Amino acid sequence: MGRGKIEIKRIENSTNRQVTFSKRRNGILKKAREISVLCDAQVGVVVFSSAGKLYDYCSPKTTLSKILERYQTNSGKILWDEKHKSLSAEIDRIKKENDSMQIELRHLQGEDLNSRQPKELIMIEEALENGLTNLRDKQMEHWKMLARNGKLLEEENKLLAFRLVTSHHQQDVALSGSMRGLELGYNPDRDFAPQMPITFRVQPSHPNLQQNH
Amino acid sequence: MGRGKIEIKRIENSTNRQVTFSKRRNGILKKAREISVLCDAQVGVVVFSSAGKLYDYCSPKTTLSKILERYQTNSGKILWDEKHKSLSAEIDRIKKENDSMQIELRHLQGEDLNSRQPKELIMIEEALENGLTNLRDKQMEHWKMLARNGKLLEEENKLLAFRLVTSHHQQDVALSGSMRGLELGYNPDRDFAPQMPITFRVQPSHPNLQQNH
DNA sequence: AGCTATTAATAAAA
DNA sequence: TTTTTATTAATAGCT
Repeated sequence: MGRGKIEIKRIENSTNRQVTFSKRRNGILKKAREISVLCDAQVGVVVFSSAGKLYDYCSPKTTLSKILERYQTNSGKILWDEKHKSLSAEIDRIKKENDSMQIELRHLQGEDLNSRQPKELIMIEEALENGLTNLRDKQMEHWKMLARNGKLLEEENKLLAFRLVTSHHQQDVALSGSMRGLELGYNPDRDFAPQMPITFRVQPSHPNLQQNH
Repeated sequence: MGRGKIEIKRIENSTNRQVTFSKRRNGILKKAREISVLCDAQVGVVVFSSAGKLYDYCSPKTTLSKILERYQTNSGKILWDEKHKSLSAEIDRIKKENDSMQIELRHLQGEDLNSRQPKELIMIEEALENGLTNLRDKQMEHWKMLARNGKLLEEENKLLAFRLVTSHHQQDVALSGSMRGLELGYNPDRDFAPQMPITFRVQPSHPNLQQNH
């Protein structure tokens, strides 16, 4: 269709190539428009010239997005761009992090341990004991601070109320544990001991740690 | 181009529409192929028939993915809005989950506790103690099982080796802790006690729980 | 960017 | 569907 037949191979003359591109590009976009109207088809066309200029067509009543989404469901091919790949990769990474934390937490709760090695159990136990040590140190600091501010009575009331509300749990264990250092004189700084609320002056009672029951 | 001129509007006769679709679809894909070869252009075409069947073309030496990525950079239009949003939302969700687990883990390590309420500290302490209880129960089960299988000597050797390798940590605390129940006769089932490795018959030594140092 | 001779696409029919 | 063929549409080479 032209003054002469042409071979379908790259047009070497840059001007001719540019002109032909322009004409044929219009042709394709027109054909796309026509088939979507005539045949009720959904068509998406994207064309880049060799110079990098962009032309596109998309059927009315839809969007390239929708067409491409349909393309993916239909063909099984994934068209995601780099951004999506990186988002997906990030999701995978975070999920893995998540899973391992989940496992760690469950281990620290003493669960899912059946397939663990004795060495691992020991390390978990150590972690728990360290945690308790650190926690109790923090609690001590807290009480010391409160004692200095003369606020122990207030706190005691709050905690008494809390114990009533949550009496279905063994709060006594926790409380006694938190204060065990005091009872045993662990902390050399005892100037606040006389102000220690009676609430916490209970007997240590963890069955695994003490034998008095 | 045909036996008669046609208007560009939907072909009502379904058979004709189907035939025309088939011919024009071939035409478009051929044109796409031709322009990409002749003019060195990058072309992507996606066509859905009204029946939902998919046909597509993509220039050689590239992929639809790449073309569409280029389309987005070039046009500024986002083709993956919906997926993009849902992926981002999922990332946010998982990150939050992640953060709260991170916090929980740090709490169980006795860290980041300065801004916590006394009640929270107590609940954390309780969680740690429960974890220890559960863990030690599991360990007891493990030892009992080993004792029944007469494998204690083997295990003891492994753990001795482990203690040597990791001697920079206070494994003694953990080991002693793990076996404290036995020492104190916590578990009434003692039929395995004679086989308990000497490795674990050490003195309880947690500084916060005992005052003998 | 227009023109037009010529080829290519395709509508209708088989 | 695909093929045939008459006809229209697209476009290559020129301006």
